[in-house]
Amino acid sequence: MTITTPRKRADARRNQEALLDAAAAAFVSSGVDVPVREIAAKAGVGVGTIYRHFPTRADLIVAVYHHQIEACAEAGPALLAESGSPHAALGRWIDLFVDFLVTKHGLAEAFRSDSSSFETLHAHFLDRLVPVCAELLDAAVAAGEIRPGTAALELMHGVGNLCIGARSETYDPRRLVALLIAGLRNPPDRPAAARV
Amino acid sequence: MTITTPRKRADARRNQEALLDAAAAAFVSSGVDVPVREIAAKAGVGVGTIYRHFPTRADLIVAVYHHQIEACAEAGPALLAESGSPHAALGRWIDLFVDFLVTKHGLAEAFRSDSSSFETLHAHFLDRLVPVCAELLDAAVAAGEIRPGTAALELMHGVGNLCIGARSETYDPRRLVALLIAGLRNPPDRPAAARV
DNA sequence: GGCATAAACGGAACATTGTTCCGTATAGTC
DNA sequence: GACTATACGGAACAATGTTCCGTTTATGCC
Repeated sequence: MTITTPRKRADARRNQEALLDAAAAAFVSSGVDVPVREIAAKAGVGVGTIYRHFPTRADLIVAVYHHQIEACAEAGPALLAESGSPHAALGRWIDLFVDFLVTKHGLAEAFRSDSSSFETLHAHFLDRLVPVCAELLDAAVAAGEIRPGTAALELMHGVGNLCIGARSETYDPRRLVALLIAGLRNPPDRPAAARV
Repeated sequence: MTITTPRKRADARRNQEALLDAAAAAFVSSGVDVPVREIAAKAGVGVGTIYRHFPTRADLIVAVYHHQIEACAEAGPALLAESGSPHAALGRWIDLFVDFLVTKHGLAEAFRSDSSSFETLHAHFLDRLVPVCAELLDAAVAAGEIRPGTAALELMHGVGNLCIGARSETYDPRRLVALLIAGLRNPPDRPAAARV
């Protein structure tokens, strides 16, 4: 990102920073659905400025959580290397993903949304996380721990959906996610060389 | 529930009928999130009339799908009686529930919503369907087919969540729901401690 | 420093949708 | 036919996303 020819104006860069900070704070206090006006006010800019820097809400979300998404993506291979079994690594990685989703009000809802405003979010998750999930799935299949035939995208879609509505005292997605992962396991009647 | 003393005015009953018909049609063509004005226009009434008859959107949804919800509830005991095993009955009943949800655009989304407007929907599902699910779960636990510890409400919440975003060509909740149900199984030859 | 210009800004204005409210119309009754 | 409780209609208000354009300003050049 060198400072080449088309350098942005200083105020533009300053406002973009302010917007990211304001959005991060607003997301924490009011969820990722926080009204645009509120973010603009917190950042001390007009709404037009938000739309100029981040054409869709998804762009803003992706920018705010970029680091955390990267960290999650990079944790995949690490877990695979250090965990006893691919299936255990998959389970732990999914836990990371679930933690990421449930600690951000409304992110799971946004992730599943098929509204066009969230295309960027979908695309980014697809680019960074689905391949990681696929790697873990493949390893577990190769080790004979789980049955083949489940696509990474499908699994992540399901996990994302299960995380919707977390935060309500009466619903903890982690148990259900664990059931889902357990459901992947090879049935014991099938002779498989896998023994944990 | 007969038409006793406080009989409603004829035009009121007529409008309620018209609203139910219009809403049913609108739900099919535009999902249960269809704008209120659209339903009112289709029924040939003003929006005020909708709110008078159905204070919240959930009331309208419940009224429109009342028969189907009843049918689903009544199918539970029947399946339990005729199926080979409680777990099979549970699986088939969940399939019915999934079918019900995915054939109504947006119903799964509404079901999971914790917005106060949907309290009636929640309440009705809780009253009619959760006990049925609990009965099936208990029977399967008693038969030793699944592990105990999963609440009916939790399971239905999860299944409902998995059904969000169906209709998109690329996502079929049935496979994931099947995984979830499979995850409940209590493998007879594997001690519970082997779980990850 | 002063100036020209392209870049960026701000927020009014418009669009969509839910919800309320009250003046008006009318079904049922005597 | 008149009276009244009931019901109706739709204007009006509120919340929110999105666009648009007149105004401001940072930057490069003299």
